[in-house]
Amino acid sequence: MERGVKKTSRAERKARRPHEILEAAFEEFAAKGYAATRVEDIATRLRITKGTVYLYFPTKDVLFQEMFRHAATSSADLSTAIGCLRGSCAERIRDLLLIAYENTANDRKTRELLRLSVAEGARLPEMVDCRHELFIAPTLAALTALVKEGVKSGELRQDTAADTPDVLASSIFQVAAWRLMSADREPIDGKALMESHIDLVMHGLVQPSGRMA
Amino acid sequence: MERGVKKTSRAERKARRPHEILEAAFEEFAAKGYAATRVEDIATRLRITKGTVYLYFPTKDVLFQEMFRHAATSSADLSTAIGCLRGSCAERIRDLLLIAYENTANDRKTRELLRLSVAEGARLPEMVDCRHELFIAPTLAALTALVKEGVKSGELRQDTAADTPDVLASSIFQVAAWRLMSADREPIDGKALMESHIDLVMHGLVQPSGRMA
Amino acid sequence: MERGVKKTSRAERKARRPHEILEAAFEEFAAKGYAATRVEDIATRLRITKGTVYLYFPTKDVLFQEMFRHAATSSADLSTAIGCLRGSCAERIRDLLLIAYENTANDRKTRELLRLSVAEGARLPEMVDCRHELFIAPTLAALTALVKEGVKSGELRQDTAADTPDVLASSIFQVAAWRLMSADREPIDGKALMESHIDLVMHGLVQPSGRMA
Amino acid sequence: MERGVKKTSRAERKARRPHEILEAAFEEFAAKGYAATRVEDIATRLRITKGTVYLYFPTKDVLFQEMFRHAATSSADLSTAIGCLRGSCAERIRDLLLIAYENTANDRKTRELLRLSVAEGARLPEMVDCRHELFIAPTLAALTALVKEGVKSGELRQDTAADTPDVLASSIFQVAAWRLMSADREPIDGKALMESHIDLVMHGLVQPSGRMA
DNA sequence: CATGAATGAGTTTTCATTCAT
DNA sequence: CATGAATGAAAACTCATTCAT
Repeated sequence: MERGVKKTSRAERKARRPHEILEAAFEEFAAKGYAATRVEDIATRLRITKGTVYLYFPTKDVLFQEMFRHAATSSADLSTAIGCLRGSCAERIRDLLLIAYENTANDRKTRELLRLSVAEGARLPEMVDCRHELFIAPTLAALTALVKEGVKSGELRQDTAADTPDVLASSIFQVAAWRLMSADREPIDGKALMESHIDLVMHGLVQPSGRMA
Repeated sequence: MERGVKKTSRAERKARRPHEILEAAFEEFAAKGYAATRVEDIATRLRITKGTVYLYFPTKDVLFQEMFRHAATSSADLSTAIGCLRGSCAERIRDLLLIAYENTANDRKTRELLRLSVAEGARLPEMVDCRHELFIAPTLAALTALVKEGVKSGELRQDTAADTPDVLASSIFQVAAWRLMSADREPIDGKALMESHIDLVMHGLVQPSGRMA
Repeated sequence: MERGVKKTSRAERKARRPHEILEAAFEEFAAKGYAATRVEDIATRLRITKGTVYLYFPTKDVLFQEMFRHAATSSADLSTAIGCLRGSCAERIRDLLLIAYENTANDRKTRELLRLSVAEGARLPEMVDCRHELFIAPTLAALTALVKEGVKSGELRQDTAADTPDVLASSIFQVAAWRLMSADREPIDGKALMESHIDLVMHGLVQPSGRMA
Repeated sequence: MERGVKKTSRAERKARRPHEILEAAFEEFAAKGYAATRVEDIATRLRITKGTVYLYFPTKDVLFQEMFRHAATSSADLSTAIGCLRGSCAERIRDLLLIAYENTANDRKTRELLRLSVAEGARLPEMVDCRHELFIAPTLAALTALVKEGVKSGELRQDTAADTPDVLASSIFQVAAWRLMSADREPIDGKALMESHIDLVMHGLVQPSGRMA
């Protein structure tokens, strides 16, 4: 009962509660969706009771929205990673796509946010916007900048694709969608698929000799 | 009682009911998800009462599953289209991708089935398998065959991408995901994006001269 | 299609309908009770539809009551049997009790009416009165007359029992109650029990020698 | 907030709730039968709401079964009474039958359990078995033992009735059945009828002198 | 007459939310 | 702070009854 014994004092516990609840809410909402999740399920996961959840969040709806925001911001460390890219444009694009892949399709948390965005998107547009601002927009901006730079320097082709560089990221969605639907029943090698995709968009499928002729 | 007045006789009405209900169920379930949709909403959409819905489907759950199967099969006419492809391998791949795009990302019905697969997929694996068999599998099979043929004839590069031809279809998912999330608030030109993607994967982003050196 | 071929003409069928429905209603109500029986169950038993039942009976409630009355009157042929009794008073009492047993505890129909009287009796007092008039009252009247006659002639003891001759019939209820509850899972030899009971009430359990002393 | 005002604290209330609900359920189910009783009726009787009932019992069906078990066990104090019998065999049999009468036919609770057993017996065989074990079996066992003892000591006749001593208890069922059906509209003097019955089975209806000849 | 599609009032059950302890 | 008993509004599902054919 001395102070040193309890690693988590009451005060600490209290301070952590909202965070814990948001984490538990994430798990439950992601697994069952908004409507099918009961506030009590979330509480039970933390071995507390419904009432306690309502001490920190006024309604289920607010809890859901804060959970989403919390989950989204807590895993959004793309920008720092983007700043560290080095090498040729092609190399940096490649690395950027791999980073985006790791953060979007390969990270369970971000992937489940995508699921929620798709499932409840019509109900809560802010959710989608939130995801967009934090994940999509920075990645696209970086991609656009990189392609532009590469075209300017002559490293990359000046082509229709240069205008919509987001297509470069398409396979990320493919892997994410696959994982969300198959629920790990048929796992795919996402990284290998990403590498294939990058190789493909970099060098094309058609024989270059054909183009030379 | 004159002939012209009542176009729909009792028998006709009855014959159409299951179909009507499945259509209405599709709209409601797609818009709000399984749990948040009330059977009464589906009924009201048809100006009938809950009871009538239960005359044709024993439970909400069965209604959902039959709705999914119905919606999936009613829009699956890919295989016939696939059989009509003509031209070089590259051309046929291009056309195939555009067809798949039209059927998956651009068709509201199929797109909403994707949403349901993502949203309720964990709950109902058969749904996902159903979608896979009807949409994904045939497309991938056709793509694989085309790439193999192209590589053999020398038209296409023998490369890593040839082993996982499904990456060719990745942008379809991207467009679909985008549309599902933005709910038409920020429409994108899917066809243009598809064209860009096809152009990209066909000819590559990197300057061919660079590869020659 | 000739007249002779159809054994049951349409008219005959029609005339029999109410009777058939009442019989079917008896089976269903007896098996499940009033509230748990659906009008459709009754119709299905006759391979007709609900609507047809309502053609003959305005409500479920009326159907129930008429079913009860019909079932009760159709099996009430006690009085004729009572008139045929012959022999000494003791013999006639014995035979009367055996007849009453056959008609009340051993006859499925009458037994089920007892079940309904007990189950729904509070709801429908007329039912009970109906049963009483048709079964109980005549039997008791006959019993009373027989006991009175026997006492007068000196064949039977003048005792308290002579005042409430209905106790003579008590084991009928016992067998009936047993059968209603055990639902044939533990059949009992009702006739043997009745014989025992009759023997008992006739000659007593206590050693007569004890009384002589 | 003074002590005297709130006799029932929250904890007390909660501890009593299951018991209260079972009692209320007994009243409602006994009065209207399983199917015709609404969970809300049970709640209203306690001035609480449906929801509260479901806090303690998961379904109406479970509530019914637990109610039955509760009511059956709460009124089963036969065995102690049976142990206190004194006097000659005939006296003890007499007293035993009167006790059984008090507990079965004359006790409203037990009588209503008989009604439920008859009414819903086909649906729930365990109910009947439960009643049998708690009421019928011990009484019959005691009766059998007493008759056997009496026959051995010569106090009682060795006769057919000695083999099926349950007929001794038959009038209990008669009184119970009568009360269940007449619903107190035509009250009978159960005790007098029991006394008559006991007298009858003890000494017989037929003149003993007749037997001596 | 007979049908069975349709209705709508009712019943069981669930769950977000409140609040006394 | 935390609890969990209680509520009440809602949702799934049922069924007696009606009525157009």
